Amino acid sequence: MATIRDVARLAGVAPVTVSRVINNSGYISQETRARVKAAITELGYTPNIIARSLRSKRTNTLALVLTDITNPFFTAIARGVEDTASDAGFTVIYCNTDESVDEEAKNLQLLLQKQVDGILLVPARSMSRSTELIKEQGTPVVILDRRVSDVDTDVVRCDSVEGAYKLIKLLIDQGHRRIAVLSGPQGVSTADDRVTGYQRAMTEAGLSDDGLVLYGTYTLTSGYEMAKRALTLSPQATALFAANNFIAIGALKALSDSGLKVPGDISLVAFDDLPQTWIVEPFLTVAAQPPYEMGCKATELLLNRIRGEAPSECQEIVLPIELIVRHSNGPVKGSG
Amino acid sequence: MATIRDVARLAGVAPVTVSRVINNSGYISQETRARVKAAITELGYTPNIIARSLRSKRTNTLALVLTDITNPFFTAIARGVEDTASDAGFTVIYCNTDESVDEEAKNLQLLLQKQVDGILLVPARSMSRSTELIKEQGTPVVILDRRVSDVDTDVVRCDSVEGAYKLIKLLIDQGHRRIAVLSGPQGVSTADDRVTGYQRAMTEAGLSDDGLVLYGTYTLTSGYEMAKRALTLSPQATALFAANNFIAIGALKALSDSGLKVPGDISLVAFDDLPQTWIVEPFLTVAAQPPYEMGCKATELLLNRIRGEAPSECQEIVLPIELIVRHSNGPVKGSG
DNA sequence: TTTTGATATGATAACGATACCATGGTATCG
DNA sequence: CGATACCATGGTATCGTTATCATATCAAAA
Repeated sequence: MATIRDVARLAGVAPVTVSRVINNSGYISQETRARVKAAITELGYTPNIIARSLRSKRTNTLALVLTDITNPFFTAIARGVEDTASDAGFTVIYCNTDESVDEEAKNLQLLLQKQVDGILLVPARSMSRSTELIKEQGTPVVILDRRVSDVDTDVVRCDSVEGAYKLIKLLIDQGHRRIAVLSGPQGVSTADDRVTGYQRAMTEAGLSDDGLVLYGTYTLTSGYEMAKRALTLSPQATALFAANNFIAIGALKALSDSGLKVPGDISLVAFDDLPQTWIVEPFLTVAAQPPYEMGCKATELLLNRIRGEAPSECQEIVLPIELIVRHSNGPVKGSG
Repeated sequence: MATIRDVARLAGVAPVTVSRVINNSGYISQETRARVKAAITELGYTPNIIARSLRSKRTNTLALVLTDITNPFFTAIARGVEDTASDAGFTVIYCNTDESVDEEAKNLQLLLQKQVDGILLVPARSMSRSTELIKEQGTPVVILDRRVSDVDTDVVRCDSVEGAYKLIKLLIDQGHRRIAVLSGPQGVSTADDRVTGYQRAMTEAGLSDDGLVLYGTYTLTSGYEMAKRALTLSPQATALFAANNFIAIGALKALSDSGLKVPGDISLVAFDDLPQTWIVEPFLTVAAQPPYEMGCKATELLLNRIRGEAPSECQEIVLPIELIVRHSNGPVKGSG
């Protein structure tokens, strides 16, 4: 591999001059620039990015730390991140934490060591030292999808409280009185917020009942189990609210296994839409977040921070949630 | 940030000695090791990975170049890759090429500049200089999912010919005579192979007809269009074979828009299963590849190559395809 | 006693780029 | 005509490690 020194020698200039040509910095006469460029192509020279990073302290690399890339919600985010980053000449390292704070900490430590220029984080829990640790290092962070407590950071997310509120309102308006929530883990802001939105709607209608709130994880199996448990409630719930897409699918399986038809026997609404590419006949009524846009926006914000172009106060970008009413909910049976 | 020099000074040793402690290399007495470790923790020292890479020529980074992470088949591969890589202390950079040879070349060039230790590549086309370029640099590559012509490389894939053959055989055994293929792009090995498998089965049954082979891209819209075109064939096709998951979903939409019931009016089989997490009621008969395992296996092979532990000849690992017969196909109507 | 080899540490020189400072020429301006 | 600012280039140090070679000790082998 040719080095900058080889190019310099061939072009009859100093290495610094070659560096200036490559980086379009400082002053260079037209002829020198041409000569250097010729030498570069003749030698097939490409700069050693690692050496550059060592000196310049910039790596042109972002990190994307999320819980599970297998969840299409996060997949879409990842795609938005990569598209935006790559347009700006940045590459993206991704890591899965599987909602584990330990995994998250381990990954973040490695990423900080790798001196990524910025981090996009879907935090495993609202409370954790992770964000502080990153900030201590002076690495810019943007929190994605979830809120964290006590730390000043840029955040790009949707309004889970409002989304949940709208979904539950819809059910209440259709006559439902016993609505169970199949929630995510306590301590995860989206899960907590969706329960809050649920409770607000229920309380407004004078229907509040803590026994109707089930906590689990954002997984298929947990959704299945919670749905099964929900069916044992008494008096019976006439509608279920799944706090994310995986929980919804698990719940659907459970309902189907129990011989219940949706929405005939029971209504089901959920957070997160399934990607259009996936579903032949979408029928779930959902509060849909725009994950691709979230990824793009978060990356733009992060890049601005890295470039020092963002205003110094932290920004919280809350993207709109779309309520998509389809066929998984209906008027409650005995309500008419 | 503390450097290795600071640690050395505090521990009263030379930087090399600290390096030896960190890397568990060479000889170190127990007491020196203890003293160095103490100094490390006291200063909160973490090695500068970039400086290390510059000197050692190793980055502990892999690159995953695929067409579109949004396709769950590739998402699952990505998860397998990351799990395996991260266990070995490697991080993963990912890029999307969208089946474009230009994008692929651009990405690969950047990745080589970043001096990734190895590359996992889902090549956009069977023929391209990409693989050669990588090999010229001496960077290990493993080709994933697809074959490439003329280049000696490690490959991890499934047998598309056989998978397609089995699917078509199944249809023929059910009495279908007019079976159309909705294929991917010509020049992509999986697309070509699936057509080959199709043709082999058809020819064996004396049913070969080139008019039944439609080429498109591995996308929803292309699947939709090809299905619409397939419906205009005369005599009419009684079964369709979608060459991947996206094409299948697009085709399903097209059939539904045309008022056709599957499998009542027409049969449909496809390559690639939809992830269990996605489908409430799986009904597509498919040839299922194991993407997660493909990602793991490919990464293991790549890591072995990097460590110089793999046998020098190229390996081609062909993982088994599972034929999952469900409810999207049935006996042809007028055949009884 | 001498040789050998394992053990333990250090000095020095890279790796390949950029930051920073210095130098000299030329054009502009009051 | 000297001061000033812009242009164009170069020298040197340095980023923080590790590769390589050198040195020294000590016990076991010959």
